[in-house]
Amino acid sequence: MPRNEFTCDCNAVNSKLVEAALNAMPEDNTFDSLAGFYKILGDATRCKIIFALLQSEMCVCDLANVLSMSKSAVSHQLGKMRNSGVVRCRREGKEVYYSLDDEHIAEIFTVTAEHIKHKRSIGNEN
Amino acid sequence: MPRNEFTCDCNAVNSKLVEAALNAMPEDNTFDSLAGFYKILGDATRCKIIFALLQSEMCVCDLANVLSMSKSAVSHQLGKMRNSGVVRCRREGKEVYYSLDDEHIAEIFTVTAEHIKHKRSIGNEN
DNA sequence: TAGACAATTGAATAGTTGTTCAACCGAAAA
DNA sequence: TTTTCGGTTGAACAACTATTCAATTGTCTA
Repeated sequence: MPRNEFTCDCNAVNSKLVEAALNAMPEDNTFDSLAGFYKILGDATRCKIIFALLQSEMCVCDLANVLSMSKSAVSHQLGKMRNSGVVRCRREGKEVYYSLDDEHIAEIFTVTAEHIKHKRSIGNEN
Repeated sequence: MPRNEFTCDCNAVNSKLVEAALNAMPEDNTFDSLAGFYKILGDATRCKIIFALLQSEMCVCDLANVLSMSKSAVSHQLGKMRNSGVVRCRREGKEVYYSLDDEHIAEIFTVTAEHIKHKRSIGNEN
């Protein structure tokens, strides 16, 4: 007996639902952008950098001290964040100052932090 | 000549700023939770799952068909999302139905999608 | 009870990613 | 010009992660 017309290794249980979802799905590269953005935020080092920059613009050296990391490690991360449009930089003499590129970043970051805090306090209730 | 009192391999440029940032820094595990949450969203497959579940509850088989992936691959991802509190599931006979665990997920997800769309349209202006 | 099917799980593998190290670039000072 | 110092970059390595495959669990039905 033939399987259904879908591409998976099993029969769809609710094919109407599956078709509707398929029609609503954006293109793959939309999800790649979205996942790529979250991937940048998905690292504790980069989260710390964002938190620090939430307070004020800082040069690489300052950030390295705040994070207790080498300049090189911090610079590598800043490079990725720059390429993703999360931070912006400007040179002033020998120093390069970094800041958040977009106010949305701050909003998304703080909303999520609230969410996490909320989830945690639920987890601690029992 | 001794370096400054900080832990990095260089002199802090603005030590007042560094100290202030250090004092404001939450504990490491706060950043681990935050990064851990973003890490879950930082994968195109999981973003697609969230998008699909945004529309309606679905069983593993339906999701596999929507994503054109094996049930096993989808189930592995759902397992991680379950452990992170992003999705919830309920069994109904042979099927296991998944849905988003928390309305905040939907909010964070859609806000970010808007942000990405906005960033992109800026990028396309030139 | 045996068979069918949805779903889960562990091991294996290929691909990705974060940090280190060393070399290098750019701007300011000697 | 040469030195110094902040910052960047590429290669290498270790740690992690997503998918596949095979075996297993749980539920319904014949």
